Amino acid sequence: MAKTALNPQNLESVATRFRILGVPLRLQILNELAEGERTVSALVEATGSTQPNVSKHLTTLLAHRLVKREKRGNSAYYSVADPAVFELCEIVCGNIERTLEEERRAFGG
Amino acid sequence: MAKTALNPQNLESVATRFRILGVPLRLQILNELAEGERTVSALVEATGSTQPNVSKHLTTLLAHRLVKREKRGNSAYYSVADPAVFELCEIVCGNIERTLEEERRAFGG
DNA sequence: CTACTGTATGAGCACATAATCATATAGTCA
DNA sequence: TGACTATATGATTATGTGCTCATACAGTAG
Repeated sequence: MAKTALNPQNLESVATRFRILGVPLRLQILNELAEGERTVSALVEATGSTQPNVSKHLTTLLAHRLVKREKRGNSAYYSVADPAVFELCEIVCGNIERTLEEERRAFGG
Repeated sequence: MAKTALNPQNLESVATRFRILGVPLRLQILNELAEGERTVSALVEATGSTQPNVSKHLTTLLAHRLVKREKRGNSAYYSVADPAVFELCEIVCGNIERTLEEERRAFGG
């Protein structure tokens, strides 16, 4: 399963997914959406970024199906499409933790 | 746990990890290393890329502790440092699968 | 209609980086 | 020593993209 997970056809798709997640602001947006659906303006305030910037990242996330959009009234409500992204983040965090731990051991911290 | 996984200090580190994995050739290299340790030349042949290019990506992967290096004789043997990366790939693949499935449903494929 | 709010989008800039080429370094063997 | 193999690295180019600004579009209220 793991061996065939990265066949050539998937390589590009998988890499693209990772690249989408490789932008701090996008992670911040997803992290905020983890609490529930949010409007663009709410995300602008939460992240401290600009409206066009947040909107563009949301467009990217939407295009790659990482979030869903629902227009109600004058606002656009975004929410996480597949909660599996948070598993990814947790694994990466654990990964980083182990790396730091290793460094502490190596340098006798 | 998941909520605090992406605190500001971690945001950049996590994003960086994802960015490292966001390059097809690097995924290809890691996928090859999943079978066991490999020399640079072996990876060059397996991936079809050039020696300097593979070497540089290995340097990047090494700098971020995703692989380990061991010099023996004239060669450098690389291996995966943290197998957790393959969990990531599997989750992403599952993610993509679900997305495709959804599209099939949506378009009545 | 106008005025206002919320969101999306096109143009331009700035920066990061993947790929290539040439070359340097390191190890082995004669 | 010199010749050969294996790997790493510096310079350069090319491309992608995150950010900002201005502006367009959409919805609501008066």
